[in-house]
Amino acid sequence: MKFAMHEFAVTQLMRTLSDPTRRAVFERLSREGELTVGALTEGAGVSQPAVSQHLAALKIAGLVRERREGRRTHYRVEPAGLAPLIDWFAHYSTFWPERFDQLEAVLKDMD
Amino acid sequence: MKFAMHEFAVTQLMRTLSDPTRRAVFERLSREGELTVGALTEGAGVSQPAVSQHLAALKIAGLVRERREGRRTHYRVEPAGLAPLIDWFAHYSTFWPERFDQLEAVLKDMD
DNA sequence: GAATTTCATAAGCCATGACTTATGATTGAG
DNA sequence: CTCAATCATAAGTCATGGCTTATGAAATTC
Repeated sequence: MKFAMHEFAVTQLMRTLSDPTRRAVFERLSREGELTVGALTEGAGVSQPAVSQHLAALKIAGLVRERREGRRTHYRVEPAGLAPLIDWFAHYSTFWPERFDQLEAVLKDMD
Repeated sequence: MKFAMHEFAVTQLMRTLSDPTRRAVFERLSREGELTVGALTEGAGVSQPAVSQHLAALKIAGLVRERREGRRTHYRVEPAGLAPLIDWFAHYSTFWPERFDQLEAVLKDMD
């Protein structure tokens, strides 16, 4: 079924986003837009290689894209990368509709 | 901020659900309702202690509840356990509204 | 009450992953 | 051309986690 098709993707996304440091990098890219590795390293609490490794993991998971510019590499979020996780949640919404009222309210506020 | 309050919960939930075997147990409880450890062990592909350990992890994460009945333990899903993850996604919906159209459509179909 | 069923916990093994320092490759500056 | 800046990769260390088998605890059966 369609659910099984995304199984590996869901596992990979959950796993990638489960690390707090890596998720913080992802969240910062979400809030601040495109950033260089150096900018991301500041305030990350870990070394530059660690940040590069986290960015590589995020890239493999399809959550970020890179743009080389001279000797700098700019990273930005790839919103479509979250799609399998959204599908996963949507699937559960059919089981427990009441639990999604809150999210539904948020979504409707956007309209 | 409210986001930081749930940070640990999000990490724990992502981590708990990132293991395919454990997530399969959770999904099966979602589909089939309350099940005993023995029933969950069948078809899990791992030993009974492994299943018990996964259930303990799910319980700590707040994703399942147990009900002792004689020598059997029945487990069922705790839907509220997913709330921090839903909040996390709702937060991102403000950044990328277009990516939540699909989920929103699913939710509206329920009405 | 002895044996069996059902589940949880303990102990140990092994793979994975997150971090470090060291180094290389490429680009920009002086 | 030389040096500095920027990032990625390599190698190694250490902790964590998921699995196993072994065992214990509690409840039912005979």
